[in-house]
Amino acid sequence: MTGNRPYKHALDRLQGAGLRPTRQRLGLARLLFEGCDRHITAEQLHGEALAADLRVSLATVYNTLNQFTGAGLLREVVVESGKSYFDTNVSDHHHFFDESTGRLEDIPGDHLLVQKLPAPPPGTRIARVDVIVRLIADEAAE
Amino acid sequence: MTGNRPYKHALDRLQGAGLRPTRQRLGLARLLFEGCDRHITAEQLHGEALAADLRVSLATVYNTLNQFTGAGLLREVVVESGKSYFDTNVSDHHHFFDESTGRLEDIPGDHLLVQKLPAPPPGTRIARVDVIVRLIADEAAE
DNA sequence: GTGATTGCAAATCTTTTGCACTAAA
DNA sequence: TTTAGTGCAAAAGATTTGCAATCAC
Repeated sequence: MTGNRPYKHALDRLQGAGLRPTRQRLGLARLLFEGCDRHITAEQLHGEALAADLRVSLATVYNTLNQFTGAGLLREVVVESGKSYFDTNVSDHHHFFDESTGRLEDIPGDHLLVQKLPAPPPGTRIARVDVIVRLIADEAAE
Repeated sequence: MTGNRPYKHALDRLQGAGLRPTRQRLGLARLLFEGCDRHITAEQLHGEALAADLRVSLATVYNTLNQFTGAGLLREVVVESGKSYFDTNVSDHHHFFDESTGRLEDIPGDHLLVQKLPAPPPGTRIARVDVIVRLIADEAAE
């Protein structure tokens, strides 16, 4: 659990984003960007940080997630009012959201196609298209 | 501002949904379902109710919106964490969301096509597909 | 050193809840 | 009556903010 290869990786990301590499930011970056892509809430990340002996306050976790998102290192996914998920995968893709479990899962960008998109209203342009495929438990057959 | 034709309309909707037609529910239903489709927050609807001389508490507005949503009279649209919009249009359609103004606008169901939808994970089925086309102000040219 | 960052606790904001009161059937 | 619905104020979550202490450069 205590530091090795990917340390550099996290450091690079922070520096590339112009964020001063503090102990807290480095630790959180390592939790977020080591391993595979993930969807995480502030509360969850805070729990992981504490479990990994990284002393960091919940407020700092929130601030850091927002800074990372602003820097393009993370993407915020809104599926339920009153709760934010942060996605370490910032490439073009969409999501399954299981309403019964609260689980969020990626749909690769090329596995879903949005067509016939209407022109944006005057004075605006499209920033992003978010597709949420909402799932519910499949009770028995059909 | 004081009652005429669409009164019946609101009453029918409530009775059809098995909701007792109280003064507050009738008043809110009229504000919601008279006129064209709309996207509204609890806070906004409460403001409209007060402006229309309908004495109703914010708590009741929240409860009523949730009951209406449960009954299929409304649909909840989540675009920003920590704020819920309710859509009086419950037919199949999607949304533009202007991030600078917070404005939500319908995209008719047949003006946007989602294709190549992957199969839902085992044990689940698709409840709904939500597409949010996020807009930002178009600054000058290209 | 100096300004950016952090921690803490308090503040904010939206939404829900408990309970006595009121109104619909 | 009898039960569902309402209002109020308090509670509950999630997130943010103010400010003194701390850390990176």
